[in-house]
Amino acid sequence: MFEGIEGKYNPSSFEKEIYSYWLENKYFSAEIDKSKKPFSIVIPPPNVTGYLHIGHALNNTLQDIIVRYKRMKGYNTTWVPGTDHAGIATQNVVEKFLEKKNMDRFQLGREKFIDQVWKWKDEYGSRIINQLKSLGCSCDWDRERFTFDDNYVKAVTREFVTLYNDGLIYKGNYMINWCPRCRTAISDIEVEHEEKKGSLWDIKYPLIDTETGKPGSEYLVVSTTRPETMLGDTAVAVNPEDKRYKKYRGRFVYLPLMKRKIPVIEDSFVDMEFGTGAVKVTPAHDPNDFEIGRRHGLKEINIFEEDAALNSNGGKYKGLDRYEAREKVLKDLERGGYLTGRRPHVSSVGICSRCSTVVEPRVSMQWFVSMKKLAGPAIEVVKDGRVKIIPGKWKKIYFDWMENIRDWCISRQLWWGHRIPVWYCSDCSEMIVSEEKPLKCPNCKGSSLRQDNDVMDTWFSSCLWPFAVFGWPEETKDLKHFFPTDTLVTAHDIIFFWVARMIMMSLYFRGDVPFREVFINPLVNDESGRKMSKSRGNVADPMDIIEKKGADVLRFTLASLTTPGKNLVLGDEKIEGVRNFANKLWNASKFVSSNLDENIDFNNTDMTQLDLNIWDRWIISRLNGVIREVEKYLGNYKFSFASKLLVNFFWNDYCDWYIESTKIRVYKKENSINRKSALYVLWYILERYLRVLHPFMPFVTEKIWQNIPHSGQSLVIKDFPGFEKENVNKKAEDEIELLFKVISAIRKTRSELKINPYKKLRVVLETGGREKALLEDNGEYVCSLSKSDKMEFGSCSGQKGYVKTAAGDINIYIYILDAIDIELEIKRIKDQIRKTEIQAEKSRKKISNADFMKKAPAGIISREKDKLKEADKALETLEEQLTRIKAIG
RNA sequence: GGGCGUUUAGCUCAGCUGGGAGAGCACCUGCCUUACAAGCAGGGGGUCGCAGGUUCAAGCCCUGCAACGCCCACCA
Repeated sequence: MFEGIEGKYNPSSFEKEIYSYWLENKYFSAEIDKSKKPFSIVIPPPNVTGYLHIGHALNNTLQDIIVRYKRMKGYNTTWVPGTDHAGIATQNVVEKFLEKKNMDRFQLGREKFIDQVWKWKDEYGSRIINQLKSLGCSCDWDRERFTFDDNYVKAVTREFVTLYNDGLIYKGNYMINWCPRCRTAISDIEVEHEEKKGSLWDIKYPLIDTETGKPGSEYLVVSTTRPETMLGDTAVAVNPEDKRYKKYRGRFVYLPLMKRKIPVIEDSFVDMEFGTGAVKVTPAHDPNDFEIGRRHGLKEINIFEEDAALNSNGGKYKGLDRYEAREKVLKDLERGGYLTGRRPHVSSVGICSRCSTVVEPRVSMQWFVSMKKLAGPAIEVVKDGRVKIIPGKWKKIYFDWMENIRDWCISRQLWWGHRIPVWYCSDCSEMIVSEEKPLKCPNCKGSSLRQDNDVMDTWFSSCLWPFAVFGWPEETKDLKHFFPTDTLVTAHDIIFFWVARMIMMSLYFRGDVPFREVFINPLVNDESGRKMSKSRGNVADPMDIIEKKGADVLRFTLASLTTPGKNLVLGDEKIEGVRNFANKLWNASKFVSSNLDENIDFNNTDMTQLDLNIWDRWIISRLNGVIREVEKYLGNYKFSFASKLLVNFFWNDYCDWYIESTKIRVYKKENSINRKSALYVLWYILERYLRVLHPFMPFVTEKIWQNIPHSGQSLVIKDFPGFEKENVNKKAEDEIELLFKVISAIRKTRSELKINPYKKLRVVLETGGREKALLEDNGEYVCSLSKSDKMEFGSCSGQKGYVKTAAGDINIYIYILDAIDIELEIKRIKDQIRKTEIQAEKSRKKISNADFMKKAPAGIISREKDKLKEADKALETLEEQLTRIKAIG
């Protein structure tokens, strides 16, 4: 299974096998271990009917990175996975399926329909779970939960009954949002608002003549965007301060079409400035009118059926759909001379977040949770930091919502969901709220009991997730050990739906926070910065990316784009870039593993017995620094910074410099301590780097790691390398930096002069002291990396055929007479002079500024002086060179 | 109507408590060098949205404006 790092990086050839290996060995399953610190995360449960979209891919990648990291750090780690029964969403999916067979749920009946949904769940419920596995998620599959498991039903029932008994759940006839397509009530936050262009119509309501009792010549004009609702009007309201209408106090108007007498009432809600200052009042179909209606004891006339067709209260319009009725009503009003005006008008209409149907406000009997009391403590724990929300900007949004929270309508007229645990006695209408199904009525002892037909909002069950998954309401060992959880990773669109409610319920039922940190992951946008959505057709399919490029590539791409607080833009080039990186990792590993000497016992080699050179000490020090930084960035959710660091270290430091430098030692086919040291460090860095990278790219790291010398069964359970003080080597880092500068200067000059890359040139360095010693020691490396023939020391100032460049204080002379284009060289020097002059001028200006010299800190001033000195010196040599090169030409 | 965010190279973005404008991609030049052309070496490119202000010094702080995006809100 683990054989061979060969050819190109081809993830599809090993990812599946590796995941199976992990599963077989149960590396993800946490047994409670009290000797270790627990670390737990609960997955935001995807809909059981769902499939993995790019948002899930991001969300779960980030969780997996955290979880894998913590597991390697030695925490007793569990990531509890599961799915949500997702009431409306799932019911809709199954209803659509039935539709295709020309059926609907009513034909099937409640029980058969629910059977059908379970069947659906059995068939498709594992889809998203398998997709999470393809992504590499290290979930604790033995703890997988479903929000409709028997145990979970107990939890939700306990929740309802407790809140009811504590007076926090009540039943009442109130205005709710009704989706005519889903045929259920939905909560306020399940309604989305969309600006729609429509019309504002003016309608004449004649006043009833007090003498004749019949419509007279006087009239009021009301404006409306929804003329059909007039059929349910029960009043016309004016502002009590409005002088224009004082005279109509106590009078009645004639409701056209319905031929009904309705009162003129006064209510300060009415805005005198808007329209005519007179408002039609439809208490059963408008939230404001509902309030007015209740204040004035108006009749609430419901004119709609459940599907928003007119009912018998709609008179002759009965049976028409609401929009057909609108047209008909307008026509009839016009014919009767009641329609006096029409203006274009933009208003925001509510649409069902599940099916995009325009919702209909409606008065109906529903169950509500009283939120104020629950919200208070939930605000506190975020204020005092017991729950940290990251990035912090979401806190404000959380507070705004929580402080203005409104009661939550939790009953749904659906069939798929947790049934409300309430029974009604058919004999005496007693209402029984109970966790267990009652056998007889406690009041009249009758046994004819009927359960409430409604089910509960899905979110009413999922807000128990962080403790229900561990077995609540039982006091299980898991619950005691793993709750509260540590981190929640989720998207901002469910802060209200889910995060806030989990905090409230957790505080209420457990007296503790559900999690200590919430990381709000970014949204995934497409290349043009637009939200990805199915309707726009701009969604990237993660499964497609996994198949074509590999899960590691998808994961790393997403992580590398995750900057807190910003949306993430996913494009093909980004994926390509990461694929290239994976390939680089593959190839470098191929190089290392194919050169490793079988006679070396890598796992038991004492580094102090080796002959480490400055390159070795440098790369060890660098890796050490990278580990520290990566851990820091993982701690504050800066995934993009961590990713960037990991790529840069590996590609630039390890591949471009370290591996290249070791080739001198590695290719010498001799059995020296020198070579052994190089091989050992090559391995040492790679092996540890793989561990650090593993949380990000679990598959390819495991694949490679298994193919190089290692100890242990799997990277999943290998320890994460820690920062080691003794490996910090500032001196080596500084010295290597100097070598880089020299090598780069030579390379640059060669490249600018278009010198053939194979042409080896003689190089003379002018320097002294420690620098000279360093360069001398590394002459072989500098020559090899800069394609120099020979490195000497001294000065060639004024000598013919040399071009001069510099690296810091070191003057570099390169003999180019037989390999050069003089014109190019002159141009190069002139460009250099121009740039340096600009720099020098900048510094000179600052230094000659008296204020600067007086007020700027000493460090800044001396740095500025140094800069000027350097620039002047550079100019001097450049000028000198220019004259010399001109002389050659 | 209220609130939030964004504006830096052709594109996507990074720039920590003010003190030398950065990366990746794209582009240009030269290289199929025995891990890698999915690569190597090198290079060009910016009025830091606009206008003021504070400061010796502003991409960063303050004020105003503009454009784009998002969220919230019961105005018929």
